[in-house]
Amino acid sequence: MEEKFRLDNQLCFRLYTASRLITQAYHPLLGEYGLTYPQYLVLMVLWEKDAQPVNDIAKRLLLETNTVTPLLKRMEAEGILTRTKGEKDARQMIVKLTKKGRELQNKLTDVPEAVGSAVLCESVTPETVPGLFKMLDDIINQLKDNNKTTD
Amino acid sequence: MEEKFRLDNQLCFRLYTASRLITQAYHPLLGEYGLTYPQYLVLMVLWEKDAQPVNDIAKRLLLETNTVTPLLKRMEAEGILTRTKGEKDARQMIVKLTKKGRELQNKLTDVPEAVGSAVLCESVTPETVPGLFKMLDDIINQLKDNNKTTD
DNA sequence: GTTAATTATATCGTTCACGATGCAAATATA
DNA sequence: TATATTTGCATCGTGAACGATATAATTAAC
Repeated sequence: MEEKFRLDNQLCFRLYTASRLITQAYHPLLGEYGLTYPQYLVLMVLWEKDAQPVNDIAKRLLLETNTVTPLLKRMEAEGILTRTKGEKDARQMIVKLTKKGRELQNKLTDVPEAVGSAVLCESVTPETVPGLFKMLDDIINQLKDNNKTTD
Repeated sequence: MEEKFRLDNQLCFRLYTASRLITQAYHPLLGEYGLTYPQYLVLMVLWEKDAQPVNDIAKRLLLETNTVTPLLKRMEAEGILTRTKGEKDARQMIVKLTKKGRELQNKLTDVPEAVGSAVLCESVTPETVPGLFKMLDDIINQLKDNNKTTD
């Protein structure tokens, strides 16, 4: 009874579990360099474009600044990046990679490939991934707007 | 440069974000009854089959007991469930719904529908959802085994 | 039937997420 | 140019996740 409450019918539980398990797959690879998965995400944002204010990083990751700020402080303590007050706008904190932060890109060069191949399976192949990306992107865009206007 | 590190090419970031955003969509609906999303998951497990040991609940959710135990204690404190020592095996803690816990199912009856329709979009429809489920299930099964054997 | 290994749960410490709130700098308005 | 509003970031508290470790009960090995 109550088919709609069955765990096996829940999209969210699948996303939640798949997300956790992939993050776990990253763990041994990143842990070697003292990184967590969210920290790895910050690195990817800064490798794409260095010297960004906290807000831009948070927006890119669809996170709140109160999540990102402590994360950045820990990374600063590790010597991966610096946080300096913006010059034209003193409210901003400009986040910049250190040499160590930039060099991590070379050290982690095998990570995307390793995790990518760990995920490949019967229904998830180079041919089907674009379709999966499209569905996840649609869900994300749908909820991104929705969660703001609804509550 | 370094296309492989681009955030837009990452499956994990999409899963992580989609998971977070759907959980956020649940938040106002569950918050009305003082529930979090992981607590809602526990309820679904127990609605399916009441009176389970901690371990069975954890296994069903693919979580560790050190995550589930504090979660259950909070729910016990809320009067949603009880935790009693197993009779045949004194190591087990049998988790049982209270009247309040069972009644929550009626109160939350509109939640699955509400979240379901919030997620529907161009590429995610009743026709495409089974395919999405299949891909996520395959990923989960792949990693479930992998994460155990690899590290 | 002791001792050793295993199992079920709990405790601890660290790192997210995130709502709520605070504060200072910048911008808009009067 | 005062005052009000908005913006960017930080702080605080709570609830997960999860690795590491501990403890007690059960089972296996001898």
